[in-house]
Amino acid sequence: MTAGWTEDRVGALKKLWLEGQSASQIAKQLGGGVTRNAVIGKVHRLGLSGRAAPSQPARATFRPSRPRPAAQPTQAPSAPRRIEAAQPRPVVPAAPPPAPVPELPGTATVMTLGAHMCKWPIGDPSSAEFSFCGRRASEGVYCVEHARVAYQPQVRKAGKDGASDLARSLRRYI
DNA sequence: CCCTGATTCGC
DNA sequence: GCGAATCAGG
Repeated sequence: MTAGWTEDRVGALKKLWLEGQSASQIAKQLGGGVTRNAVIGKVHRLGLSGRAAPSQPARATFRPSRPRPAAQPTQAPSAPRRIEAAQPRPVVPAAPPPAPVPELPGTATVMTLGAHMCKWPIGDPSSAEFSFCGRRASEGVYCVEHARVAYQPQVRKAGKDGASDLARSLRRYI
């Protein structure tokens, strides 16, 4: 009996994931024979793939596809797969130096970025001009404005619940 | 070899 | 929708 993803478990998953827990850690805590693969799979289905603070920078690679050993029965031209990564992810500075809080966006550097400042990247990371938004982080590690962009879950179907259960459940855990 | 997340695809 | 298998990397 694979405990399906109940509201409870999904809520816990979101919470732990956004807290920065690794997939395997979350899988252990959820118990119920859930594997890290299951967690990751669910996370992706929920559209939470892009996290602000991954445990390790385990991302920067691209796999063209998966050449399984078994022959494949072909799959037609196949739908266009997304080739680009999700939203721009900030490089976690992990450096909380007590610095004056800039008011204007894009003025926080890796040196001045505080723990509760919006970590939305501004500009080219390889450029000397690179900076972070720096405004007060409210939703996760982003300010309200950028959180909306960063945490775009899915296109919800309007019509029924006006208040989207996702947004509601997220608020309860953040 | 441990770990990380990402992706594909059979179910 | 789910998650094992697989991949790619630290």
